[in-house]
Amino acid sequence: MNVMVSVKPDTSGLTETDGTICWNRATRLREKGDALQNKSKPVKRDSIRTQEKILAAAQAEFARRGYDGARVDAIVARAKISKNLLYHHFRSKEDLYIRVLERTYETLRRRQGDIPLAGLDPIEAMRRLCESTFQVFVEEPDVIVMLNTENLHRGKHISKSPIIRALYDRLSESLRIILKDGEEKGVFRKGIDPVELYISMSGLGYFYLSNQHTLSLLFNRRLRDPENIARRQAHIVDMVISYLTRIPEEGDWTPDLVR
Amino acid sequence: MNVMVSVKPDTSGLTETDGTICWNRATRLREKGDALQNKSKPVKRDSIRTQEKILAAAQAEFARRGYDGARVDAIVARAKISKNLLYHHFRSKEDLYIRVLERTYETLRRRQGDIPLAGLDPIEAMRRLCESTFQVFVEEPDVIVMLNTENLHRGKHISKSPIIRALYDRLSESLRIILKDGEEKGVFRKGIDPVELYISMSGLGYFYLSNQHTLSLLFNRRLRDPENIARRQAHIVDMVISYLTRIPEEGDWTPDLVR
DNA sequence: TAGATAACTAACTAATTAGTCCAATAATAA
DNA sequence: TTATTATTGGACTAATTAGTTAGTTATCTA
Repeated sequence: MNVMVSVKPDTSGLTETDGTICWNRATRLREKGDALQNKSKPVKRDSIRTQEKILAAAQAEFARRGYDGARVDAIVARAKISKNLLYHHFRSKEDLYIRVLERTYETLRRRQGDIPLAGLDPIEAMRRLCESTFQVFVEEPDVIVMLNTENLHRGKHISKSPIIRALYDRLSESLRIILKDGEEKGVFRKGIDPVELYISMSGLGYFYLSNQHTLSLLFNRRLRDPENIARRQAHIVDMVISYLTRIPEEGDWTPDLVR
Repeated sequence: MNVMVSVKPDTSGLTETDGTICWNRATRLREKGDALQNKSKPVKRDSIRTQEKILAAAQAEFARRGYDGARVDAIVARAKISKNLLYHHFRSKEDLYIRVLERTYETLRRRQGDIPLAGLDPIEAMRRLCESTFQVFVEEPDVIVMLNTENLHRGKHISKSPIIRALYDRLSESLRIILKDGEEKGVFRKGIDPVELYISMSGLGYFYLSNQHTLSLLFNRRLRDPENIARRQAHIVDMVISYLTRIPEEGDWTPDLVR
């Protein structure tokens, strides 16, 4: 006869974010009561806004703990809605995760596609492309964890989604134009593989940020500090432009494609 | 001695609430003992080998699914031992994870520290360092997932461990020597930050591999294929050497440290 | 060689977690 | 007005999971 009576509400996942945990039930009920009495605050129904609230909460949770570490109850608490409502709008945790992942790629596409580069000389254009690629990762840290999580799961979810391809199409177009322009003007070397270049441009900043915690410990340097972020950005530009403007000669050190 | 001998964990007839419960354990185990005696199958006991078996199984599981996705039962199954034996040797899942993480850093240290570079000219030495840095990630893919997992948890575990610092000490020594040598011989530019350089050298390969699933989809290119791995390695060397050998001049494009 | 100790097993427990059922209320659109 | 949809709440379940208990056997040492 040991019937479990657990009255304690689960606040795990919320405790560290901010101090507004105690908001939940009591406050909500009180507000509901007030609304009934005063009619001053009619509870608006807006399924789209609610879904956005849920998606934002889910993104925060998935980006914080990864797919397996994320808790549906924590998402519900973050969004300040009832659990049923979440399942009213989304089929499952996995469904919700996929929606967040698609959102992530949309963010990436939007931010990487909106770079005005027309009319710039090739070096300046490439500099801007490098800087903005890095800035996207700096300003949207959730993107990195979402991509890491998806790669941990070996691209299982994203392979079903058509969104992903559109991302590269726009970016590769920019890249191709700049490379061709630079090549024709004789400032860039020939035969650059745009895929390798894109991966390098991204990887130089991505690794710095995605591994910032272990690297900060290893080097005893606070990699997130603004001056270090700025230094990193300059370094990335330096490296990429050095690569592009280096024109290998016969008998040079340049490695063979396959050794 | 005519009691049924069931080797599989049977659910039949055991949970019944009548008097036949006491059938089970003693009898079964006694019979097992008899069988062992008769067939003279001595089960060898070797705690160190067992612990290594557990650690190897745990590494495989953690590297496959991350900390939160990993299941203790799966580790037990991989190691082909009983669950309690795991807890006999390790305090908890987290304890086991930390041990695996330390092992990961030991692997990294061993492999990155054992590169013979003495007597080489600076460019050749740096080329070898780049190649071997990349090769470590190629050949030890578990390392990448372990580092990603640890960064997802914001370096919580590794910050307690002293192993990590020793890793960089040896590597940074190699790096410093080569850079100084190259600078004196006039083949490398001056004022290179070894930390930035190390992060770049690693990041160029790390991102390529850690995000290989999403990138492979994005570019429709099988990044794990040997020819692509070789191409990537050449590209990394090319980029790093281009950076090192580029000597910026006055009024050059080189970006300011802080813009 | 006795018996202590450490290596080992099967079965169990307590807690957690994704997801559901049922019953209700309130806003909104037809 | 009526039907629909958004929303809450609470209790519930079925499965899973980290960790434990109670027991057995090999090995080492006094």
